[in-house]
Amino acid sequence: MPELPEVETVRRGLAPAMVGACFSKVEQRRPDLRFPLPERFAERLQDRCVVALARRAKYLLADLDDANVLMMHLGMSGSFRIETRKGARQPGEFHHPRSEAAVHDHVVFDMSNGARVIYNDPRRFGFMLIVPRAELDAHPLFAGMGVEPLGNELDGALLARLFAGKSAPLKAALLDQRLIAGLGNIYVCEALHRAGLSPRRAAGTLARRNGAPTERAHRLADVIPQVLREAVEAGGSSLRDHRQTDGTLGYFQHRFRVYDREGEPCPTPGCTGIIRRIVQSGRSTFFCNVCQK
DNA sequence: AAGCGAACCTGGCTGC
DNA sequence: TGCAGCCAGGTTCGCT
Repeated sequence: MPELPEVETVRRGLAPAMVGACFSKVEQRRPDLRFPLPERFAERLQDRCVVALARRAKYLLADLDDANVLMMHLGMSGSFRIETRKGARQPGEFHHPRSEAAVHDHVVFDMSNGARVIYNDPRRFGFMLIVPRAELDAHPLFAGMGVEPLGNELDGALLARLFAGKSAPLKAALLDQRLIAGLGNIYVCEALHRAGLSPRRAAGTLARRNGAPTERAHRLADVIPQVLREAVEAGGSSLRDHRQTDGTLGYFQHRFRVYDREGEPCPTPGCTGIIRRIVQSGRSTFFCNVCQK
């Protein structure tokens, strides 16, 4: 489910409920998600306070006041929602349909400020770990992680270097978290369409030519942060699971140009193409084979 | 060694 | 209505 914009939306939603607050009660309702939860998970969080809530790629990182970090990944179907413990549901309050899926509420954080933060994950591809702050960068999940696509490092020259010599399709290279960390299936499709590049093109064709990064590499480096920022502003994309932490839907899905739009006319001005769906390394790719070359 | 398909797990939708 | 089959926003493993 969640790619970088959805995780960033969740981070922004959780911050007011968690940053500066402490865990007054932690309830772990099953032993494992994708991995077993850490030993003595609830006990280790009890009375700890959240100093900051950050995001790296698709990870949420809660800095704790004991020099540990609570790492959280939402997998495909993970989501957080916030409920207020004090007082009953207000008359006329928005009804959250997902509260009926409470069977998949796996972790519940009761915070010292009265907020209840609930982690729900039907498919359980998400996970939570507790890692000493000092060991975070060397952690197996973080060592070798690629560049942050909203950071300053991403430009045409870097893309040219990352993709040099790669025969894999551009689609696969962009999904490779060891190169760029945070893109997923939706935003890769959207970025490639905006850049006018075919998902089937070999990644290596964006490498340097005659000593200079290609025009294509520059175009791609320009549109990646552009599409991600627009999606964050829209609260992410809500297809099935993703909602903001207050239950409202993201709305970037209405701005998709190609994702899940098989058979529709290509939105590129003047283009006569029809959006096609193909499968690349087991995942759906949506693109226009007229204007994406 | 890189690159690809399968696996992990559940639910929702489609079509017979 | 029922049920089989396919698909899903991520990541890792194992095979070639």
